[in-house]
Amino acid sequence: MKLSTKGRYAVTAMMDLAIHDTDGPVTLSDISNCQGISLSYLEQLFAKLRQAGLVDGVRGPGGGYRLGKPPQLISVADIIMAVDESIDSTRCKGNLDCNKGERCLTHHLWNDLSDQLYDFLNEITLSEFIKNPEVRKISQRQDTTASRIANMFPPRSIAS
Amino acid sequence: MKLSTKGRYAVTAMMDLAIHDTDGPVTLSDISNCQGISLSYLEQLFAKLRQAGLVDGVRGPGGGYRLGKPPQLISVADIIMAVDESIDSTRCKGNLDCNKGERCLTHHLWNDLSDQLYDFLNEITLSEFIKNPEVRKISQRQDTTASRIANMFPPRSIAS
DNA sequence: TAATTCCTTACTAATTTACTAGGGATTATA
DNA sequence: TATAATCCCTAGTAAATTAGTAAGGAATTA
Repeated sequence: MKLSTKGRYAVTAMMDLAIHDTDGPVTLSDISNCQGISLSYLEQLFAKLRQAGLVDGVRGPGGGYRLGKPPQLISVADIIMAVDESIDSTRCKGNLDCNKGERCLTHHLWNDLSDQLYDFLNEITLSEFIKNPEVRKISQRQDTTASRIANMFPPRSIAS
Repeated sequence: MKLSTKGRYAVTAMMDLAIHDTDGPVTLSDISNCQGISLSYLEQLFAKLRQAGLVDGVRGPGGGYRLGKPPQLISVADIIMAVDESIDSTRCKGNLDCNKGERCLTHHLWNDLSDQLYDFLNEITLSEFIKNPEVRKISQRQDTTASRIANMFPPRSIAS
Protein backbone atom coordinates (compact mmCIF):
# COMPACT_ATOMS: atom_id res chain seq x y z
CA MET A 1 0.00 0.00 0.00
CA LYS A 2 1.44 3.27 -1.11
CA LEU A 3 -0.14 6.67 -1.24
CA SER A 4 1.27 9.56 -3.28
CA THR A 5 -0.03 12.50 -5.27
CA LYS A 6 -0.39 10.10 -8.19
CA GLY A 7 -2.87 8.09 -6.17
CA ARG A 8 -4.67 11.25 -5.13
CA TYR A 9 -5.03 12.36 -8.74
CA ALA A 10 -6.56 9.02 -9.60
CA VAL A 11 -8.93 9.03 -6.62
CA THR A 12 -10.19 12.57 -7.18
CA ALA A 13 -10.60 11.91 -10.89
CA MET A 14 -12.63 8.81 -10.10
CA MET A 15 -14.73 10.82 -7.65
CA ASP A 16 -15.48 13.17 -10.51
CA LEU A 17 -16.58 10.30 -12.70
CA ALA A 18 -18.71 8.83 -9.94
CA ILE A 19 -20.51 12.10 -9.21
CA HIS A 20 -21.28 12.75 -12.87
CA ASP A 21 -21.74 9.17 -13.94
CA THR A 22 -25.43 9.55 -14.75
CA ASP A 23 -24.76 12.63 -16.87
CA GLY A 24 -22.66 10.92 -19.52
CA PRO A 25 -18.92 10.55 -19.98
CA VAL A 26 -16.45 12.97 -18.39
CA THR A 27 -13.62 14.22 -20.58
CA LEU A 28 -10.01 14.20 -19.45
CA SER A 29 -9.57 17.80 -20.55
CA ASP A 30 -12.26 18.81 -18.06
CA ILE A 31 -10.48 16.99 -15.28
CA SER A 32 -7.18 18.43 -16.49
CA ASN A 33 -8.55 21.98 -16.27
CA CYS A 34 -10.19 21.43 -12.93
CA GLN A 35 -7.34 19.69 -11.18
CA GLY A 36 -4.43 21.40 -12.92
CA ILE A 37 -2.84 18.20 -14.16
CA SER A 38 -1.46 17.85 -17.68
CA LEU A 39 -3.79 16.09 -20.08
CA SER A 40 -1.19 13.61 -21.18
CA TYR A 41 -0.35 12.60 -17.65
CA LEU A 42 -4.02 11.99 -16.97
CA GLU A 43 -4.15 9.84 -20.08
CA GLN A 44 -1.37 7.71 -18.67
CA LEU A 45 -3.19 7.33 -15.36
CA PHE A 46 -6.43 6.45 -17.10
CA ALA A 47 -4.64 3.84 -19.21
CA LYS A 48 -3.94 2.03 -15.93
CA LEU A 49 -7.44 2.59 -14.61
CA ARG A 50 -8.80 1.16 -17.83
CA GLN A 51 -6.53 -1.88 -17.64
CA ALA A 52 -7.87 -2.48 -14.16
CA GLY A 53 -11.41 -2.33 -15.49
CA LEU A 54 -12.26 0.66 -13.31
CA VAL A 55 -13.20 2.92 -16.24
CA ASP A 56 -14.50 2.62 -19.78
CA GLY A 57 -13.38 4.98 -22.54
CA VAL A 58 -15.92 6.42 -24.96
CA ARG A 59 -14.38 7.82 -28.12
CA GLY A 60 -15.51 10.55 -30.40
CA PRO A 61 -17.22 13.88 -29.72
CA GLY A 62 -19.30 13.81 -26.56
CA GLY A 63 -17.14 10.94 -25.38
CA GLY A 64 -14.90 10.70 -22.36
CA TYR A 65 -14.65 8.23 -19.52
CA ARG A 66 -17.27 6.63 -17.34
CA LEU A 67 -17.07 4.15 -14.52
CA GLY A 68 -16.34 0.59 -15.54
CA LYS A 69 -18.36 -0.86 -12.64
CA PRO A 70 -21.11 0.29 -10.32
CA PRO A 71 -19.64 2.82 -7.86
CA GLN A 72 -20.38 0.57 -4.88
CA LEU A 73 -17.97 -1.98 -6.36
CA ILE A 74 -15.06 0.46 -6.74
CA SER A 75 -13.09 1.06 -3.57
CA VAL A 76 -10.47 3.69 -2.90
CA ALA A 77 -8.02 0.83 -2.42
CA ASP A 78 -8.83 -0.46 -5.91
CA ILE A 79 -8.01 2.91 -7.43
CA ILE A 80 -4.77 3.36 -5.54
CA MET A 81 -3.63 -0.16 -6.32
CA ALA A 82 -4.30 0.44 -10.02
CA VAL A 83 -2.01 3.45 -10.35
CA ASP A 84 0.32 3.46 -7.33
CA GLU A 85 2.45 0.38 -7.72
CA SER A 86 2.79 -0.97 -4.20
CA ILE A 87 6.05 -0.88 -2.28
CA ASP A 88 7.95 -4.08 -1.62
CA SER A 89 8.20 -4.46 2.12
CA THR A 90 10.67 -7.32 1.97
CA ARG A 91 14.04 -5.71 1.66
CA CYS A 92 15.92 -8.15 3.84
CA LYS A 93 15.20 -11.20 1.70
CA GLY A 94 16.80 -13.78 3.92
CA ASN A 95 20.20 -12.85 2.48
CA LEU A 96 20.96 -10.25 5.09
CA ASP A 97 20.69 -12.88 7.80
CA CYS A 98 18.50 -10.47 9.69
CA ASN A 99 17.62 -11.91 13.06
CA LYS A 100 19.03 -15.35 12.36
CA GLY A 101 17.26 -15.86 9.05
CA GLU A 102 13.82 -15.10 10.48
CA ARG A 103 12.00 -12.39 8.66
CA CYS A 104 12.41 -9.14 10.47
CA LEU A 105 9.85 -8.81 13.20
CA THR A 106 9.11 -5.26 12.19
CA HIS A 107 8.40 -6.37 8.63
CA HIS A 108 5.80 -8.72 10.00
CA LEU A 109 4.27 -5.92 11.99
CA TRP A 110 4.38 -3.61 8.99
CA ASN A 111 2.52 -6.13 6.89
CA ASP A 112 -0.18 -6.35 9.55
CA LEU A 113 -0.50 -2.59 9.57
CA SER A 114 -0.47 -2.43 5.79
CA ASP A 115 -3.25 -5.03 5.64
CA GLN A 116 -5.33 -3.02 8.08
CA LEU A 117 -4.82 0.08 5.99
CA TYR A 118 -5.85 -1.80 2.88
CA ASP A 119 -9.00 -3.12 4.57
CA PHE A 120 -9.84 0.38 5.69
CA LEU A 121 -9.48 1.89 2.22
CA ASN A 122 -11.17 -1.09 0.64
CA GLU A 123 -14.34 -0.45 2.61
CA ILE A 124 -14.64 3.09 1.29
CA THR A 125 -16.27 2.94 -2.12
CA LEU A 126 -17.09 5.64 -4.64
CA SER A 127 -20.77 5.29 -3.78
CA GLU A 128 -20.04 6.92 -0.40
CA PHE A 129 -19.18 10.14 -2.16
CA ILE A 130 -22.34 10.13 -4.23
CA LYS A 131 -24.72 9.26 -1.41
CA ASN A 132 -23.59 11.96 0.98
CA PRO A 133 -26.34 14.59 0.87
CA GLU A 134 -23.91 17.42 1.57
CA VAL A 135 -21.86 16.29 -1.37
CA ARG A 136 -24.91 16.37 -3.59
CA LYS A 137 -25.65 19.92 -2.47
CA ILE A 138 -22.13 21.11 -3.21
CA SER A 139 -22.16 19.27 -6.50
CA GLN A 140 -25.36 20.98 -7.60
CA ARG A 141 -24.20 24.39 -6.48
CA GLN A 142 -21.25 24.27 -8.83
CA ASP A 143 -20.80 24.56 -12.54
CA THR A 144 -20.03 20.90 -12.87
CA THR A 145 -18.34 19.04 -15.63
CA ALA A 146 -21.73 17.64 -16.53
CA SER A 147 -23.32 21.02 -17.00
CA ARG A 148 -20.38 22.23 -19.03
CA ILE A 149 -20.79 19.28 -21.35
CA ALA A 150 -24.50 20.03 -21.57
CA ASN A 151 -23.71 23.61 -22.56
CA MET A 152 -21.69 22.34 -25.50
CA PHE A 153 -24.91 21.25 -27.16
CA PRO A 154 -27.78 23.53 -28.18
CA PRO A 155 -31.00 23.12 -26.15
CA ARG A 156 -32.88 21.44 -28.97
CA SER A 157 -30.49 18.54 -29.29
CA ILE A 158 -30.90 17.87 -25.56
CA ALA A 159 -34.70 18.09 -25.71
CA SER A 160 -34.95 15.69 -28.60
CA MET B 1 -1.25 12.31 4.38
CA LYS B 2 1.32 10.58 2.26
CA LEU B 3 2.71 7.10 2.54
CA SER B 4 5.94 6.00 0.89
CA THR B 5 8.85 3.70 1.59
CA LYS B 6 10.36 6.55 3.57
CA GLY B 7 7.39 6.45 5.93
CA ARG B 8 7.62 2.69 6.15
CA TYR B 9 11.28 2.86 7.13
CA ALA B 10 10.41 5.30 9.87
CA VAL B 11 7.47 3.26 11.15
CA THR B 12 9.36 -0.04 11.23
CA ALA B 13 12.33 1.61 12.88
CA MET B 14 10.05 3.07 15.53
CA MET B 15 8.46 -0.35 16.03
CA ASP B 16 11.96 -1.66 16.70
CA LEU B 17 12.55 1.04 19.28
CA ALA B 18 9.19 0.40 20.93
CA ILE B 19 9.72 -3.34 21.21
CA HIS B 20 13.17 -2.95 22.73
CA ASP B 21 12.51 0.22 24.65
CA THR B 22 12.98 -1.37 28.07
CA ASP B 23 16.30 -2.91 27.02
CA GLY B 24 18.17 0.32 26.48
CA PRO B 25 18.89 2.38 23.37
CA VAL B 26 18.83 0.84 19.89
CA THR B 27 21.67 1.78 17.55
CA LEU B 28 21.06 2.92 14.01
CA SER B 29 23.64 0.49 12.69
CA ASP B 30 21.55 -2.36 14.07
CA ILE B 31 18.47 -1.05 12.29
CA SER B 32 20.57 -0.45 9.20
CA ASN B 33 21.74 -4.06 9.15
CA CYS B 34 18.32 -5.46 9.88
CA GLN B 35 16.34 -3.42 7.41
CA GLY B 36 18.99 -2.99 4.72
CA ILE B 37 18.90 0.79 4.74
CA SER B 38 22.03 2.90 4.61
CA LEU B 39 23.14 4.22 7.96
CA SER B 40 23.37 7.78 6.80
CA TYR B 41 19.88 7.73 5.35
CA LEU B 42 18.58 6.46 8.66
CA GLU B 43 20.42 9.27 10.39
CA GLN B 44 18.55 11.74 8.21
CA LEU B 45 15.24 10.14 9.04
CA PHE B 46 16.02 10.12 12.75
CA ALA B 47 16.99 13.78 12.62
CA LYS B 48 13.37 14.46 11.68
CA LEU B 49 12.00 12.04 14.26
CA ARG B 50 14.11 13.78 16.88
CA GLN B 51 12.90 17.22 15.81
CA ALA B 52 9.35 15.94 16.23
CA GLY B 53 10.20 14.76 19.75
CA LEU B 54 9.46 11.15 18.87
CA VAL B 55 12.95 9.88 19.77
CA ASP B 56 15.83 10.81 22.04
CA GLY B 57 19.43 10.26 21.02
CA VAL B 58 21.93 8.83 23.48
CA ARG B 59 25.54 9.41 22.52
CA GLY B 60 28.62 7.42 23.24
CA PRO B 61 29.25 3.68 23.50
CA GLY B 62 26.12 1.77 24.49
CA GLY B 63 24.12 4.68 23.17
CA GLY B 64 21.56 4.79 20.39
CA TYR B 65 17.99 5.97 20.17
CA ARG B 66 15.05 5.44 22.47
CA LEU B 67 11.46 6.60 22.35
CA GLY B 68 10.93 10.26 23.21
CA LYS B 69 7.47 9.58 24.68
CA PRO B 70 5.58 6.62 26.10
CA PRO B 71 4.65 4.29 23.22
CA GLN B 72 0.93 4.81 23.80
CA LEU B 73 1.44 8.48 22.93
CA ILE B 74 3.17 7.83 19.61
CA SER B 75 0.81 7.05 16.74
CA VAL B 76 1.67 5.76 13.30
CA ALA B 77 0.29 9.03 11.94
CA ASP B 78 2.76 10.98 14.11
CA ILE B 79 5.66 9.04 12.64
CA ILE B 80 4.56 9.38 9.05
CA MET B 81 3.86 13.09 9.45
CA ALA B 82 7.35 13.57 10.89
CA VAL B 83 9.23 12.15 7.90
CA ASP B 84 6.82 12.10 4.96
CA GLU B 85 6.10 15.71 4.20
CA SER B 86 2.43 15.78 3.39
CA ILE B 87 1.15 16.46 -0.11
CA ASP B 88 -0.61 19.71 -0.91
CA SER B 89 -4.07 18.82 -2.09
CA THR B 90 -4.90 22.32 -3.28
CA ARG B 91 -3.52 22.55 -6.76
CA CYS B 92 -6.31 24.63 -8.21
CA LYS B 93 -5.83 27.56 -5.85
CA GLY B 94 -8.75 29.66 -7.04
CA ASN B 95 -6.65 30.88 -9.96
CA LEU B 96 -7.75 28.15 -12.29
CA ASP B 97 -11.35 29.26 -11.93
CA CYS B 98 -12.28 25.67 -11.36
CA ASN B 99 -16.02 25.32 -11.12
CA LYS B 100 -16.73 29.04 -10.96
CA GLY B 101 -14.20 29.85 -8.27
CA GLU B 102 -15.50 27.27 -5.84
CA ARG B 103 -12.86 24.88 -4.59
CA CYS B 104 -13.04 21.72 -6.58
CA LEU B 105 -15.65 19.41 -5.14
CA THR B 106 -13.32 16.47 -5.42
CA HIS B 107 -10.67 18.31 -3.42
CA HIS B 108 -13.22 18.71 -0.67
CA LEU B 109 -14.00 15.01 -0.82
CA TRP B 110 -10.32 14.16 -0.86
CA ASN B 111 -9.72 16.19 2.26
CA ASP B 112 -12.53 14.29 4.00
CA LEU B 113 -10.96 11.02 2.98
CA SER B 114 -7.52 12.19 3.98
CA ASP B 115 -8.84 13.21 7.40
CA GLN B 116 -10.41 9.80 7.86
CA LEU B 117 -7.15 8.16 6.94
CA TYR B 118 -5.30 10.33 9.41
CA ASP B 119 -7.76 9.50 12.20
CA PHE B 120 -7.36 5.83 11.42
CA LEU B 121 -3.58 5.91 11.57
CA ASN B 122 -3.64 8.21 14.56
CA GLU B 123 -5.50 5.64 16.63
CA ILE B 124 -2.83 3.02 16.06
CA THR B 125 -0.04 3.64 18.54
CA LEU B 126 3.27 1.91 19.05
CA SER B 127 1.92 0.34 22.23
CA GLU B 128 -0.30 -1.89 20.07
CA PHE B 129 2.74 -3.61 18.70
CA ILE B 130 4.22 -4.24 22.11
CA LYS B 131 1.02 -5.52 23.74
CA ASN B 132 0.18 -8.06 21.06
CA PRO B 133 1.04 -11.44 22.64
CA GLU B 134 1.94 -12.97 19.29
CA VAL B 135 4.33 -10.14 18.69
CA ARG B 136 5.97 -10.81 22.02
CA LYS B 137 6.38 -14.43 21.10
CA ILE B 138 7.98 -13.64 17.77
CA SER B 139 10.14 -11.04 19.41
CA GLN B 140 11.46 -13.53 21.94
CA ARG B 141 12.01 -16.22 19.37
CA GLN B 142 14.44 -14.08 17.45
CA ASP B 143 17.93 -12.81 18.00
CA THR B 144 16.63 -9.33 18.52
CA THR B 145 18.47 -6.10 18.53
CA ALA B 146 17.96 -6.10 22.29
CA SER B 147 19.69 -9.41 22.80
CA ARG B 148 22.52 -8.36 20.54
CA ILE B 149 22.99 -5.27 22.63
CA ALA B 150 22.82 -7.38 25.77
CA ASN B 151 25.57 -9.61 24.38
CA MET B 152 27.84 -6.61 24.12
CA PHE B 153 28.04 -6.49 27.88
CA PRO B 154 29.40 -9.23 30.15
CA PRO B 155 26.79 -10.96 32.32
CA ARG B 156 27.97 -9.35 35.54
CA SER B 157 27.30 -5.79 34.37
CA ILE B 158 23.71 -6.79 33.57
CA ALA B 159 23.17 -8.47 36.95
CA SER B 160 24.42 -5.47 38.86
C1' DT C 1 42.96 8.39 25.39
C1' DA C 2 40.42 5.56 22.30
C1' DA C 3 36.33 3.71 20.71
C1' DT C 4 31.54 4.29 19.97
C1' DT C 5 27.83 6.45 19.03
C1' DC C 6 24.91 10.44 17.71
C1' DC C 7 24.82 14.60 14.87
C1' DT C 8 25.46 17.60 10.79
C1' DT C 9 26.41 19.06 6.14
C1' DA C 10 27.26 18.66 1.28
C1' DC C 11 27.14 16.23 -2.67
C1' DT C 12 25.56 12.60 -5.92
C1' DA C 13 23.07 8.51 -7.85
C1' DA C 14 18.77 6.27 -8.63
C1' DT C 15 14.02 6.29 -8.95
C1' DT C 16 9.61 8.18 -9.41
C1' DT C 17 6.60 11.74 -10.79
C1' DA C 18 5.02 14.77 -14.08
C1' DC C 19 5.15 16.78 -18.39
C1' DT C 20 5.90 17.43 -23.66
C1' DA C 21 5.42 15.99 -28.23
C1' DG C 22 3.75 13.44 -31.85
C1' DG C 23 0.82 10.65 -33.87
C1' DG C 24 -3.09 7.18 -34.56
C1' DA C 25 -8.04 5.24 -33.98
C1' DT C 26 -12.87 5.95 -33.34
C1' DT C 27 -17.08 8.31 -33.65
C1' DA C 28 -20.73 12.12 -33.63
C1' DT C 29 -22.14 15.74 -36.31
C1' DA C 30 -22.47 18.82 -40.24
C1' DT D 1 -17.79 12.34 -46.74
C1' DA D 2 -15.27 15.68 -44.04
C1' DT D 3 -14.25 17.56 -39.74
C1' DA D 4 -13.62 17.90 -35.09
C1' DA D 5 -13.54 15.79 -30.67
C1' DT D 6 -12.23 12.53 -28.09
C1' DC D 7 -9.71 8.36 -26.55
C1' DC D 8 -5.39 5.84 -27.15
C1' DC D 9 -0.40 4.87 -27.56
C1' DT D 10 4.67 5.61 -27.58
C1' DA D 11 8.94 7.90 -26.77
C1' DG D 12 11.48 11.13 -24.66
C1' DT D 13 12.61 14.56 -20.99
C1' DA D 14 12.30 17.66 -16.96
C1' DA D 15 11.52 17.98 -12.13
C1' DA D 16 11.13 16.14 -7.74
C1' DT D 17 11.88 12.75 -4.41
C1' DT D 18 14.29 8.96 -2.49
C1' DA D 19 18.38 6.87 -1.21
C1' DG D 20 23.17 6.73 -0.70
C1' DT D 21 28.21 8.39 -0.09
C1' DA D 22 31.56 11.02 2.18
C1' DA D 23 33.56 13.62 5.66
C1' DG D 24 33.86 15.30 9.74
C1' DG D 25 32.47 17.06 14.57
C1' DA D 26 30.46 16.33 19.45
C1' DA D 27 29.44 13.64 23.41
C1' DT D 28 30.17 9.85 26.22
C1' DT D 29 31.85 5.42 28.02
C1' DA D 30 35.55 2.48 29.28
